[in-house]
Amino acid sequence: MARMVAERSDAIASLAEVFREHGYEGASLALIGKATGLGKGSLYHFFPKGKEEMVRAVLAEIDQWFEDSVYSPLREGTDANAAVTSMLDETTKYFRSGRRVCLVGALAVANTRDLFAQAIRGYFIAWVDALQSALVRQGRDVEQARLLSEDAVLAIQGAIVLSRALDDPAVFERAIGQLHKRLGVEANGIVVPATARPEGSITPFR
Amino acid sequence: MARMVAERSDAIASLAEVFREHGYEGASLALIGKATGLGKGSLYHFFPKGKEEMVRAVLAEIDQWFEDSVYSPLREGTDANAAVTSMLDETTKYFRSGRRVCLVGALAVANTRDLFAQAIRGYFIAWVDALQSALVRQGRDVEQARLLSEDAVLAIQGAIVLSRALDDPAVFERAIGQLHKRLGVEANGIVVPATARPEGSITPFR
DNA sequence: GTCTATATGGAGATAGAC
DNA sequence: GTCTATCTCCATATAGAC
Repeated sequence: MARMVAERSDAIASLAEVFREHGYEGASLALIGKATGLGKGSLYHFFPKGKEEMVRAVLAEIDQWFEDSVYSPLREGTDANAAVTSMLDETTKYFRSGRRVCLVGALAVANTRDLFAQAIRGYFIAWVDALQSALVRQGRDVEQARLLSEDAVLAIQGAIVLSRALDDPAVFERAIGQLHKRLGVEANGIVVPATARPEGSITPFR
Repeated sequence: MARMVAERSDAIASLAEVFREHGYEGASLALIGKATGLGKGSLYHFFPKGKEEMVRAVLAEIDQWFEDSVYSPLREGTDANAAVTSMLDETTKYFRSGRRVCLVGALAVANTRDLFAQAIRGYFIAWVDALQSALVRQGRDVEQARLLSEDAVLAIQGAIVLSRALDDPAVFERAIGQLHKRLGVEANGIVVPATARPEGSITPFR
């Protein structure tokens, strides 16, 4: 195994991928060593507290990425619709249409939940809050924006689960399509008037 | 450890709970023994192939429960709206408003996905198909029913993830409330006219 | 059918040479 | 910083007495 990383930060991306693919318990030090190209010696040099510290470092990096690429534009973008569209696009790329697991979501469901409770909670609260802020700037009232934000974030998590279960990325992409409508934006960024939204066009009951 | 179970089937419910709470890898034989009141000897007597066989037995039982309590009513209920409402109610009780994990969903995200791929896939396909059938009998067209069904099942999975992440069952319950609207039924079973659905009542953009 | 004892492997983590 | 060797523990699984 040739030397390829000599800095702690260089290992984070590989670590993230191993934990996503194998989960916290499933990611053994052997696996981690293979993925990062680091021996146990180096691993414990960089992360003295072992796996727990590695996951914390990964979660911090994930948080930073979402802050820069998603939350911040949602909160501060001058064009709220563009920010929402961008969130949907970035999310699709990031999760690779459901082929890639959300580590935070996975940890939330696993038995390790308590260990990382704060980070997990922070991640989702920041997401929902930021989205809500964009929806309010779209002109929605606060309560409706809250409901919609929660609903959108949860739909993305569910889309990952279902698309993996069915092994079909199209499931994820359809879910994102639904969110475009529900959040009042189209894939190209054009706003859909509320009166014309297809979701309301169900056939009447008999 | 006093004798309390003497039949394989008596252990399944306890097994299901351990796997839900600790995941496949996290559920050690020691934990399983405690939960079921069975020693390793008995465990391997009932499940010669070990944990994998235990999970398969649990998945079969889960499938049976959903078939009887959810899928079958959705497919064959004379009142489609009542069946949909019942699904939402039963689901809320079953997952304890998100306090209880969906084992199938958890397995779909975990690294053990491939091992149980068939069962995972079957569970979700049956759910989406059954719900679609009820929505078609509500009078919706097939395509729209398909989209909505997929969306509803995925929302339930996402609601579990998010409500656990925020440690707040109200998140799950609000998601179910949204589904009542989206699926055209109210909590009490009364149909909401499409023209009056609050989801369409967002304020216009500026 | 249930128990205890045991085999065997791999886990996380540490020590100390280089 | 990185390596190898090693410690200790607990995992799954098996064997055989009762």
